[in-house]
Amino acid sequence: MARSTLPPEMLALIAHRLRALAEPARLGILNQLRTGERSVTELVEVTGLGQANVSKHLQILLGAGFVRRRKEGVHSYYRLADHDVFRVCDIMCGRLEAEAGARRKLLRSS
Amino acid sequence: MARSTLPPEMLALIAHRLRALAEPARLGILNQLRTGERSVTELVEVTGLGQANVSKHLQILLGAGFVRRRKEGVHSYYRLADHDVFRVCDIMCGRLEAEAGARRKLLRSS
DNA sequence: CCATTATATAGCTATATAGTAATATGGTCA
DNA sequence: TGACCATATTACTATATAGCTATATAATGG
Repeated sequence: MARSTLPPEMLALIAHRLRALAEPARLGILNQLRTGERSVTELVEVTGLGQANVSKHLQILLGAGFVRRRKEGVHSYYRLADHDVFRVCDIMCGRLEAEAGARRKLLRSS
Repeated sequence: MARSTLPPEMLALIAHRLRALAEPARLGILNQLRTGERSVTELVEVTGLGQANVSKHLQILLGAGFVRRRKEGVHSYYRLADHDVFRVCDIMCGRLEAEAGARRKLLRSS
């Protein structure tokens, strides 16, 4: 899986996918989906975002393949496509903890 | 390491870090640093980007903690802080391959 | 000191996009 | 059919930022 080098087109694709994740509102939506599928209205209620805004974020996440949609009558239920998102979040959280640790160490030694 | 839930402040921090990665030019710079440290001029040559542009990207990567800097005389040498970036890229590459596979499958069955 | 080179920053323009209000689309039920 | 709901889309504004040019900062050699 590990690549020695990444061609420009691949970098562009990766960047495009990451861009879909690099938004607090979208991460919040994905975080809500962690416990199961939700309708748009439910996501509006639980996130406090506007309906149009949630819908737009969901289209972006859908386009980037991070969520899947199931239509049932008048409702659209969204669910996580997989858990890659949280693997990425865990890596970032690890970074944040490392940074916090480094800061503590710096403070103690000063 | 896995979290059951992520508080809003953490989501904002994660999004901010991801944003630093979600740019083809910056991924390209990081990709170049994969084989070792490089000066700004070297990065300008190898990426084909403008000097001011490279410098700005490097400040962003430095601020987000993805690279470290070593100053020697009139030069600034940048190197990767760690390899988390490529773990993230690998996850995204895996997604891209899965998507390509799904597309192929779809085409074949149609 | 001055010229030169390397890096960083400031100011600018063009583009992308988050958020909102209004509207469109489409299903459901009386 | 027509009223009502959930969702999607459009049009707009405000903000962020990639990339550029010009300039500032800083080290080094003459």
